[in-house]
Amino acid sequence: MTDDAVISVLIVDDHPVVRDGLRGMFEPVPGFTVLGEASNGVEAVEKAAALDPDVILMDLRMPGGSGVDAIRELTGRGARAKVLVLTTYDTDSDTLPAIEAGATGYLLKDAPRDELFTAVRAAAQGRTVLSPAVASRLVSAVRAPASGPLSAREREVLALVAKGTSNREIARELFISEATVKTHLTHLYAKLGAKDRAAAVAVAYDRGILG
Amino acid sequence: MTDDAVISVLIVDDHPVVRDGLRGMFEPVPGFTVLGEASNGVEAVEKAAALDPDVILMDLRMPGGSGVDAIRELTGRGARAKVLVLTTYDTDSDTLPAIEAGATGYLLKDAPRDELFTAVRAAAQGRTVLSPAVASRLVSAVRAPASGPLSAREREVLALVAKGTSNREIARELFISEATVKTHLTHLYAKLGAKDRAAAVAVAYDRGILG
DNA sequence: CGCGACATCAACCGATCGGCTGATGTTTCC
DNA sequence: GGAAACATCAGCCGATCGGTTGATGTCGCG
Repeated sequence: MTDDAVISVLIVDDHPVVRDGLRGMFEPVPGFTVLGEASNGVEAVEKAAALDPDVILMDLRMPGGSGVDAIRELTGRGARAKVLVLTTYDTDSDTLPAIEAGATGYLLKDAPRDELFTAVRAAAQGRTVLSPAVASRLVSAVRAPASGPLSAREREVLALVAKGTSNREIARELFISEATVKTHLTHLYAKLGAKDRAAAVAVAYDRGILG
Repeated sequence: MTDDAVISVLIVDDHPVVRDGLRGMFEPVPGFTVLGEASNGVEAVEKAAALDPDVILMDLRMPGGSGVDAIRELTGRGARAKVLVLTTYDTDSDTLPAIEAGATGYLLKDAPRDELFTAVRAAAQGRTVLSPAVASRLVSAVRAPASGPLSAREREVLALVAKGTSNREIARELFISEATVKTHLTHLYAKLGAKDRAAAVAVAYDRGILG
């Protein structure tokens, strides 16, 4: 952005209620202008090109063009706009992908108004803003290399998980204790970046570890 | 088998303890002969061809050649032997596949000795023997066509499950109650033949519903 | 117009999971 | 000879899941 005191904003969310709420929140405040709204990722990319906003407030999960894809598209074509992800839950599994895709910040919708304003100003200047929960997740993601191949034992456990086997059954199947099974699971969750066994199975399929 | 009073048996299990236990159980009883043992599916197929037993007592989960594959192989090549699956848990997710593959019976290892003897004699005559738990699962599997395409809503829920989303989050994401999410899940578990969300994700990937 | 498939919701319950902290022993590799 | 990765185990806890039963409303097909 330039030295302009006014920061132009594009609102992207599939819920009209949320869009209205955000618009109502920013419109009356000096220093902000709402250029427009979009209800999905595809529309977001179009409007961003047409309106050239300073900051894009973006929800992630939307029907018809996910937010992460939109971010990737925008940064890919070297858009000037900074993307500030505004999501409902910190547990959202798209957190890291969104940041990897090029989001400048990541906030929860229940953040106080002032925090939102501050965040948008910070984003407009290219500074990163993260909600505490997201920040802590990031550091742990860095602390643990996250990726890395699964060990043989972990793959065994995962294969059984994919068959709907309970931890107790896996334990007996592999002649180890349930505690050990849980340890293996915790480790492979970290390695796969998965939150639970279902997500772990999905990631494993995506990466060709299973199936 | 013929009119011989003696029924020849092949024992297949990866646990030496179990093999010994079964051998010790059948050897001393008039009317049974233990022809040999195998510790995995591949070996089972080889020994079955070499020894030509009347009945094969087979565990399902084994390292190096699963029991189900072995059964499929045996029936595929028109083997004379009847396969009686002997597994530890009734919750074993391979139950139906094993029976589909051609197993003559399905028993739990904690079955009383006499029940085991009876089952082997029955299997030798080609009669089906199922443990109560397995039997009841079968009827429910028949009662519900099991298969069938997922509804659009069910696919939506499943996709979120694959991302590690909790039921509560899915509920808010889709603007429905948690109860409804659980209902959808219960339905799609039945349709996919999965026991839990992890297994459902795996089946979905296998069938190309996800990924 | 009834039947079946689908979507929605409720309340309850036991079983299971996942997180946490901390520990021990082995192997492997530099 | 120590660091690093791996495998093993324990106990505690709150959160979540899955099963069950039952109910309501909608839609389309014959």
